[in-house]
Amino acid sequence: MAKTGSRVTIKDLASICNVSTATVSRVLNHIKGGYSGETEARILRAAEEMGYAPNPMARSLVTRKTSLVAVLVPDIHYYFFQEFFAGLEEYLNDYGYRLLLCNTQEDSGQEELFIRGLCNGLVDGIIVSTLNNREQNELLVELDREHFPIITLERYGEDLEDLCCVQIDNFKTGRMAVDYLYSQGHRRIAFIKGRREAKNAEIRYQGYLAGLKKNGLEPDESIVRYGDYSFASATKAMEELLEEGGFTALIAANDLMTLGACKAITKAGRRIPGDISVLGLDRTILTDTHEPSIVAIDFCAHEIGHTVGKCMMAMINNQPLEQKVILQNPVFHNGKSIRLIQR
Amino acid sequence: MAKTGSRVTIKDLASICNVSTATVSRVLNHIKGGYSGETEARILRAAEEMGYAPNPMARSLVTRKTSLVAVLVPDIHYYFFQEFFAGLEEYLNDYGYRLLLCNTQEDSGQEELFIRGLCNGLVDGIIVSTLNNREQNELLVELDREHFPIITLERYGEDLEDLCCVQIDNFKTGRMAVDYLYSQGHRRIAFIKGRREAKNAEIRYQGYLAGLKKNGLEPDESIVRYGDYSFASATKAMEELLEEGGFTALIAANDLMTLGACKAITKAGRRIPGDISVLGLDRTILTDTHEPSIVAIDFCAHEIGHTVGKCMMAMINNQPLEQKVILQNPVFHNGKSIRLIQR
DNA sequence: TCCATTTAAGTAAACGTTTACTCAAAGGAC
DNA sequence: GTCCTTTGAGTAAACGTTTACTTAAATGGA
Repeated sequence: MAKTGSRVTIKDLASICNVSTATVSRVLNHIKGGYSGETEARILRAAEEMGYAPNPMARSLVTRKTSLVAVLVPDIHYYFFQEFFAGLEEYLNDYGYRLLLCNTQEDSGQEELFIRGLCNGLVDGIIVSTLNNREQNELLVELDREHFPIITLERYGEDLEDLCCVQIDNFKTGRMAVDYLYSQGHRRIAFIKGRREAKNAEIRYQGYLAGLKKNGLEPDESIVRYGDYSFASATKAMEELLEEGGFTALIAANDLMTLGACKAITKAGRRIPGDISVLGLDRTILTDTHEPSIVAIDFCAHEIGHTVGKCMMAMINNQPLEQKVILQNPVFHNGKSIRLIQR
Repeated sequence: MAKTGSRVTIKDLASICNVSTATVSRVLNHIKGGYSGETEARILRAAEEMGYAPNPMARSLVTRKTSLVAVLVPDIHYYFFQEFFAGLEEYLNDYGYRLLLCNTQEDSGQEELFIRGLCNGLVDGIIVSTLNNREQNELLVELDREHFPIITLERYGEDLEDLCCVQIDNFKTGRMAVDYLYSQGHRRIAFIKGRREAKNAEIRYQGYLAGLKKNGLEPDESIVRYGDYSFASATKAMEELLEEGGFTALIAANDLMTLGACKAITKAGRRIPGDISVLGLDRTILTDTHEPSIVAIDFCAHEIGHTVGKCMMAMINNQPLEQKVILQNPVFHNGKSIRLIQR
């Protein structure tokens, strides 16, 4: 039976098989030529029998590749990331890559520490999905210039010019939401925005405004509120809106806020969708399992994970990154990757 | 400004400071003695100026420590893991450790591959939180015997004897659930179990039975159903139960099933908790945000993460593992770590 | 002053791989 | 038979650290 935590090295194999470590290495790495079929079989058999497993550190030291990719997230609790991780990990695993999880807890200092600690040989690439931060952008751009693979997810800013930025089409999302509700007969559509500092939240709102305009509706600030992406903030916002009145539908900028708003609506004795139609941006399991069922626009976190993984592997392998151009503009377009989920 | 993706090594520092690499290493690692204060300052300043960062691979190669811990989960989508990861990562980070995320997708073959690939130098320890699997247990025990740090979460089996097993007090959880509902006046309490193969699900059920007995209630198989921890399975189970009737309260074995059951109840026009009281085992954000609000027992995933992290650090540092004894029996006891959450 | 101890280093091996380079033997073309 | 090419290896350096061992100078005690 093969040993596990074994200390058997390439040298052991070499001496047992009466060959040099170079030959063993060539055989084990399936490098063409440099050994006969007989030698190959002998080495392979010995490796199998002794339960040889290469030491990743030693290998990495010379190849300068670690088969590790780090992903930085501001708060692991967002359900979006769960699906994102699944997709990302799935993709990377197919290439023998492993995922390093870094939860920065929205702490920008922590974040920079993470990045500096990781970029120096521990990982082959870093995926950054955190709040914007001017100073940090500099660091990212600098690393990118040194050809260290960096991919940002949902970051916005002119100073990120040369970076590979994977972005959700927040604008279209907001517009689609209005389109959908308009098509259902709604003419007065309230909106709960995301946090003030979040660029993507702002873009979703711009999409909403564009949607109104496109459908000939007048924007009305009195039925728009800020939230902070949290459940409670949306409940509060919705309570205010209900007092204000004058709308038949609501768009909430993320999943938690969608549920928070629903709570306020139900508490107020109004029915969904009878009295008020609710449409959530960002479909997750939270919106999936909600009763009454609600319509949500899917950002396809799992697919985004795949896409990011694909870009990362391309960058690591110095392959031309076709996606780059597309990704700098919003990645996910209508029919293909944004879908309306209605249960 | 400090360089980032830099290639500056300890040798560079040594030659610039006119010292040997040994001295640089000693200074940088704050090893007592072996250099003067002046030399120390000179080296530290040079390191700072040149933006030196140690190469983790080179270091790991000689120290045989990587500051990496892997965690294997069957399905990353369980919300429990999100809080667990947060707690675990938080704890490990304080010790300079990073978390490697391995989603095995319930594939036992995948799992073994992961473990074998990781244990040979990539990580300093592995946390296994996956379904039971006899053959795999052997591998785990073998690694443990070789003093490779292994911790299992929610695994059960006599063949795991010497392993460090962190377990939830599933039995007590089930019993407490009944106690609570009994105290609210319920005398007929239905139960939706977890998947047949899951040992912990069975234990929760045993706890439920014990709770009934303790309170002088007769168990009744007709108001017990199997689910598979999924939303849909509980909806289906609940539909059956509602047809059956004869109960005023329900316990569901996890968060998703709690919500699934609620859906069926609401759909059937019954009110929660007016007509049927629902108590969920495993409080997560899913149960937190549910309308109407439901009672749930908190497994304290975040704290479990901390505990597991603590055990792991102890094992890695060869410290006496006091927790071990406690952990082999259920870890989390009543007042301290299991709490009733009612919003 | 002499010896023992402490201080402040340096030397070099080791960790386990990969890989550029070398080299001898064999094979093939003529 | 000679020369060139291919095959099947081996040698040794390199990757960037850590660390056991050595060493020379300084310090201190008597």
